[in-house]
Order: sequence, then C-alpha cells, then structure tokens
Amino acid sequence: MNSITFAKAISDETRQQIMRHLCCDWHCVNDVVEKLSGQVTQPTVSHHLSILREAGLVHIRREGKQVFYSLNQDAIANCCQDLLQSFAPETVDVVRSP
Amino acid sequence: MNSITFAKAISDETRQQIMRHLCCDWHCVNDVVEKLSGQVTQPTVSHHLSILREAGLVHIRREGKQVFYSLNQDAIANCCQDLLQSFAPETVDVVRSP
DNA sequence: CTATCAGATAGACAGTTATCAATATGTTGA
DNA sequence: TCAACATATTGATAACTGTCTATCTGATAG
Repeated sequence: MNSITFAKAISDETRQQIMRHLCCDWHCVNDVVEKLSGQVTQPTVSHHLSILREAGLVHIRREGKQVFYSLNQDAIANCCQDLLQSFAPETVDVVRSP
Repeated sequence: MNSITFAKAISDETRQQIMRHLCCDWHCVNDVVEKLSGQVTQPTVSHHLSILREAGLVHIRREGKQVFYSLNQDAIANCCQDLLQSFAPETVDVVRSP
C-alpha cells in the first residue's frame, strides 16, 4: 500500500470519526451510523467503509445479516512508519519504552 | 495542527514528490520546478508550496530574489505520532534505538 | 417461498481541488 | 529609475469527492 492511498483514506473528517469508533472495537455498520447520530446516512457510512476497506485499513467479519468492522491498527502503524521514513528520516524517535 | 489538515496536505502525488525533494535539503521554487521537469508549471508548484506552508510542513527562508523551502521534519514526526496515538494505540513501537 | 432486515450499489448533484495561462508583486543590478 | 528575474496571485476549467435518495443484493425467520 502506498502513502497517497493512505493519506487520502484518512483525509476526511467523517472517515476519521468512523476510524475512532472502530479503533479498538468491532462494530456493525448500523452501530457506526448511530454513533454518528444523524450526521450522515447509512449509504454514506457504507461508502466511507469501502474506502477504508480498499485502503486495507479495516478488518471485516461477516455475522449473519450483519457485517462487522474494526480498525487494522497494524496497517496504520506501518503506513505511519513509512511516512516517518520518507519525510522525517532525520528526526529521532521520541516515544520509547522505559 | 490537526490530522485532517496534515492528511490533506500529504494526500497529493505532486505534493509528495515536492516533499521528497525538500526532505533533507533547501531548494528554491525554480529548483523544485526543474526537479519536476515538465510535469507541472511554476504557479502549480507555488500553489502546492503554499498548501505545505499553511499546514506548517515546511521551513521558509528568503534570500534575495529567491525563496528557499525545506521540509519541517519535526512537524511531520509530530503529526505521525498523533496518528499513531489516535489510530494505532495498541500497536507496539517497533522501531527503537539499541 | 416470502417478508423483512442489514448492507451495498447506482445515479445525481454540490463543493472542492489540481492545473494552467496571464498577470501582479517584489527584489536586485545597471 | 528601470529592466530583468523569481515567486505569488488571479481567474478559468476539468476532474474528483462527499453526500443524498432510490434501489439492489443477500441472509434469516416464519
């Protein structure tokens, strides 16, 4: 996956809200629609999820009629590492374990 | 600075090429135009630089008639750290000094 | 099999963005 | 002061993107 696709995927406010909801939990589409209470419709959420899916940023699990999504944190970590290597190679890693 | 602004700023191919050129060196606008040999015009480069500037991602230095730019690696590192904290909080930092 | 529910897809529309040609601004050297 | 040069700004245009309504697909329960 490349940095452009990643950047485009995360460059929308609604999408980042969705990502926050899916960050450490699985949620079905309607859950997400409700969390975004009235901001956007179900098709819009579906559209955003498909962008995240095509960018490889979410895990997907089907369960009966419902489809559950959760954030693929590893993919995101990799993309961020790529960005750091490309555009901040001379900075020292600040965050470090004790 | 927020993650949306950052993501939008880096979500364009031409802009990422410019960022690569400015990553570890100062270059004036015409340098950049030449490095992108024929892909885009000077006003377009100027436009992209202004987006990077407004996002706080470049350093600027005026020298006579010319204006030099270089990438603000610290700003980029900070933005990436923010993204990691928001969207990959459960991953372990892999890159680490010995 | 059919009705119902969850999610995806299609098509339309508005707002944004990348690009260019033309022009303006601002700096330097003669 | 003026000519030449480097960069920025303006205005136009085409392509892209986010959103909606309407509809389709696919799964389950009766």
